[in-house]
Amino acid sequence: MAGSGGRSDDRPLLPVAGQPVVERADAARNRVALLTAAAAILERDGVDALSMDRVAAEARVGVGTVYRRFGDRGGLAFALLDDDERRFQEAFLSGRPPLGPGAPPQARIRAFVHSYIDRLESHGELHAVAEIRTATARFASGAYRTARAHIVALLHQVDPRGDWGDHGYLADALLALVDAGLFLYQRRELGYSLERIKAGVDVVVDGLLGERRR
Amino acid sequence: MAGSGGRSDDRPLLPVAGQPVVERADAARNRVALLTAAAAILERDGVDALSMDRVAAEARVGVGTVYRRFGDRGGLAFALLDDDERRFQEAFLSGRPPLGPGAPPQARIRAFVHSYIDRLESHGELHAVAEIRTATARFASGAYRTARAHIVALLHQVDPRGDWGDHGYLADALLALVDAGLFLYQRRELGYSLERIKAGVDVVVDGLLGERRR
DNA sequence: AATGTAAGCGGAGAAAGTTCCACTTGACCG
DNA sequence: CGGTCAAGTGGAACTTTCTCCGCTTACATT
Repeated sequence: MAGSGGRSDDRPLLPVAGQPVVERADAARNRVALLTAAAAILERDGVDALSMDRVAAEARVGVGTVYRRFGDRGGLAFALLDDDERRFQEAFLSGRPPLGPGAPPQARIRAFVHSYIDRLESHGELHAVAEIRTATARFASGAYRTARAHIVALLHQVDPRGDWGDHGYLADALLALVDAGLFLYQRRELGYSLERIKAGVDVVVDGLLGERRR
Repeated sequence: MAGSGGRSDDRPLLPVAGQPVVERADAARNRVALLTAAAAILERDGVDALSMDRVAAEARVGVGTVYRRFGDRGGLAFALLDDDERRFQEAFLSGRPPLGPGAPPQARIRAFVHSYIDRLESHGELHAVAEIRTATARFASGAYRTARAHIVALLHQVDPRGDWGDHGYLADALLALVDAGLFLYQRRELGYSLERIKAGVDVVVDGLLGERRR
């Protein structure tokens, strides 16, 4: 069996910048059709109606194709959030302050969390679908990793020596505040207003960033 | 139709203490059989194998019976955690300090979170199953409500005027640290030790409870 | 004991998620 | 232009969750 199962082609395992893997024409067509269909179902009948079968049928495509492209239901939800996610990443990585570079790190962190909450307000249910598949789905996503790395970097700027504690853990703690399930619960079950939630996160952020209490 | 659909018996809508709804013998037998079967499957083949069909088959009972008793898969997982949950509640409501009454509220909160993490260490996957059904399942559970009320009460003891912020929100923020998904991610994906996680929550608790930083 | 009745039961089946694999097709290369 | 073949496709089939409803049975009453 030695060597019989290895990859022998020269194509890179991951896409390489400047030399992107070409997407076949039929695949591209289907990608558009699927996203269009999914968005239509979502708008017409809500998240609960967003089933893989339905999307496949509406896009006139086999279910297998849906799974090949998105992996699972969470992946589909994620893809629908992709535009929004991209814009968000751009905003916090290179946009205008206070979210983007230029503002003090504390302010950027606060702006980050506030922005995230606004996103949950508009797409909370879709976030929930994207995150709920498996217990750790949320954390495994590229979006989570990027957000976490961003927070860690900001924490490092304010607290290079790590006196405030474990930056990785702190980032997880901050991001736990913007869990889609928690948000929906606070908003719907508890009836919290957006303002109340934002005020709450501010208190937590201030507490964690070592500022004096009022 | 007037009055034709009304309840006319004298039995209370909810169980009344001291006069419990009698459980039929067959129902009791099945309850035991189901929990035994579920525990056996869990031990033998792990959480993933814990399907409703399998439990029903192993207990020699129809699926309908499983659903009648537990509601859904999350409910079954929850029932399996019930013993542990009961012991935990007893410990923080009326057990020995620092978890139970007697210790200062800050210490009780810290003990609460540490204890919770120990529970996640032994039953994290089951917690995950119990919480993951729907986005807000975790928060809708009685266990969550009880834990939250407990934290809120402790916060009220240390900070009766609410100077530290919204106690309800703070309780949610603290409980977000012991989300089963987050725990499993930190433990397995990030490889954090129990000690590291506990040290992390301590920093957060200290920050939120207005203590001076070291 | 006989009887009434609601609680409980069982399992067929609907619905959704996911896998699998034989077949088709687009892109590239000579 | 024709051959090659991995990428892509479709949809049957399997799994699992959950619902539904006609039937059974434990328990209370008489």
